[in-house]
Amino acid sequence: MNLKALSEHLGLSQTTVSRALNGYPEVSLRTRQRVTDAAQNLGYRPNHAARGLATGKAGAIAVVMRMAAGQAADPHYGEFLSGVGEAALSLGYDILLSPVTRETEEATFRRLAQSGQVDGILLSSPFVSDERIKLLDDINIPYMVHGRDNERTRPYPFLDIDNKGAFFEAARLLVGLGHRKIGLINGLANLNFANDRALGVIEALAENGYKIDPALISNGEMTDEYGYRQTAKMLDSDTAPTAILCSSLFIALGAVRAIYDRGLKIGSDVSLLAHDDVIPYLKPENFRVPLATTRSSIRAAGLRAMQRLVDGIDTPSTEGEIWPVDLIVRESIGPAPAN
Amino acid sequence: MNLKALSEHLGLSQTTVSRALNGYPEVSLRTRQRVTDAAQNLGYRPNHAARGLATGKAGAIAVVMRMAAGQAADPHYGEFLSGVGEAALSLGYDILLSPVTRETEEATFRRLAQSGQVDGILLSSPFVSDERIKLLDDINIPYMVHGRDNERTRPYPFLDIDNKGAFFEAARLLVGLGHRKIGLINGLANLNFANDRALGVIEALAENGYKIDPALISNGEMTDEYGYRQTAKMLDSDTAPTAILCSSLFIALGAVRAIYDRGLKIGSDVSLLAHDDVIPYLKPENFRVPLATTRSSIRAAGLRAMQRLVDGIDTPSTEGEIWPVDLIVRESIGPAPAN
DNA sequence: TCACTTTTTGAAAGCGCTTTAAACTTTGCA
DNA sequence: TGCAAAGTTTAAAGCGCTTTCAAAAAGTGA
Repeated sequence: MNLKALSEHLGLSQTTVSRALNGYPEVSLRTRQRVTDAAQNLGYRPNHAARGLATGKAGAIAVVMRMAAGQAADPHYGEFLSGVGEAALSLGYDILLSPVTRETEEATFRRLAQSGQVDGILLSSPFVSDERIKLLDDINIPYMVHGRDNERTRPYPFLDIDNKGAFFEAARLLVGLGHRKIGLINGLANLNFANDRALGVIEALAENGYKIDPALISNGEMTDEYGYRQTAKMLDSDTAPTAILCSSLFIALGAVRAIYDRGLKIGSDVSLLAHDDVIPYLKPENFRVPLATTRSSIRAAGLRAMQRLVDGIDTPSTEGEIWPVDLIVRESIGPAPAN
Repeated sequence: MNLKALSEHLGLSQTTVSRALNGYPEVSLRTRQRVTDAAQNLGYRPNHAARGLATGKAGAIAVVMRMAAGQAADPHYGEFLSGVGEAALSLGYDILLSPVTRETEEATFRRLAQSGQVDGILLSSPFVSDERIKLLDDINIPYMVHGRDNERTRPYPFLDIDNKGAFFEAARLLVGLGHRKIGLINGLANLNFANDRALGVIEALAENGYKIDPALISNGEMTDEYGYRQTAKMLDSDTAPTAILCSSLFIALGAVRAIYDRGLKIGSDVSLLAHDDVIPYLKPENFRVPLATTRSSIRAAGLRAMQRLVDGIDTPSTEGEIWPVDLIVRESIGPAPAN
């Protein structure tokens, strides 16, 4: 059942039928009704490719998914996608999930843009000095970055949370509680958000004339296992921290274990604070000792990023939007233990 | 840069250029070389919609993502997607992630199928008596189910793990260790896999002449919080179980807390066993008391499901494929405590 | 060299939709 | 009643590709 068949069935031209279906004003009410009824009854659905060819619009946006061999799927990514999906649903857009490796990424971007398969590209969690943003500018397709790239000087559209501010506030709070040796178990070093968080911590210490011990900063994939290992290593070292900041609840999960393993108490022997992306299946308030967090919903960010991207298809923007982050104090932090 | 421009640039017909690019044999080697070089240099990429219109193929498959308002994104879903993505990458297919609500789902299926936007649909985690499988048959599009629907009698293509067998073996092991009161903290009751797992447990008990206490089976979304609540409830009841089976590591996370909260020891006071979908960021061997599991990689399943779906586009299959599940014994299980 | 086969290239139709430009109807008002 | 304006409908072109059918070029054997 295509447009031609439908219009013949109705004794109308394809033009009129098309216009009736697409809500153009120059169709009489009676005709429109007749057309929509028939379309409904006969189960007519416009061919996507044909429409795309005629309009030049795809009705879809691409979300890039990096698939390094052996690398874990980021647990936060699903939650982000879910926000993107919610926005897509209400906007009537589809999501083209493009799996890429580092090798195929550039070619994929170009293909997506120039083949007209999507109307825009959503890039998430950029690196420091991310060449992909430049690429997106070059290939001239609407895009939106979830996260940002501090090294970049030219304006570009992004949505990020205030990672630096969040970790600055968190570290400042700990310093205020007397902590001097503060550990940071962070995400991968080449990711901009991880960088920002480290800067926040460093700055909070510097503000009070302290310096962070480089041995107390670590970077890696944000898993439970990594959190355990790093915490164990830090606690067993000569310069064991009295407070630890984690970039993810999954890291905190491992950190908690390592702390208990050593017979230490969370909130008194060791203070613990983690960033919470608001993942519904893992809540900081449900930790044995409720976990203090910096909190910002990654799902909400995905939703908003998608919205802005779609809005920007017709009227491009190069605005950066930065969300403040809540600091939520719970029992997992307390005054630094006396020496 | 389109085909016409490229062919004019080369002084060849569109036909020849198209054929050269698509690897048809009737093009001389010299011409082909010339064409591919020019395409490369000029950055030509075929228009996706036009190709789709001409060939009737979309080069993409749809993965449906249910977005119930307020419902959590399933933590295992990301891992599944990642497997699908890996397969898609190597097969040269794109993934159309279609967010749907229960209300929009049927219409979306029909639209995807009849608009030719995708060549196939991947359905995951079906319900018991899932009307969507019937729908997929009706609208006549290649599809593949990850999971299965026991109520369905007509053959259909699916890939599932042996949930019933896995939980049967797990429960049988516990019974063998003297456990009589076995709890099951399961996924949502309308999901087929959850149903299968319950059947496995019931059967293992029945085999030895025991019956499961209905109060010791619970269904819900597989989160940490749910695991905690249900475990707490069970342990605090008159008929506290001596062993608990969890349908997910996230549930187990909560279960562990509830057990510790009560001053009980895992592996002696309470045995604990969970299903592990092999999520890289949360490993059962890293639990404080290493967790016994039934294990099957959901990522591998996604990969295989995608492969079979794509294979089935040209040569449809209605075969069900069932993967055995490993039972991995670790310290979290032990003999039932003496009364 | 010629007749014939094989290899290589091209013209044109067609995929199913949107949209421009033009034609046809109806309405409003003098 | 006539005529401009507004409202409604249509024919046909075009989006950029693939593919059928036909023609041209190149090769082959006598």
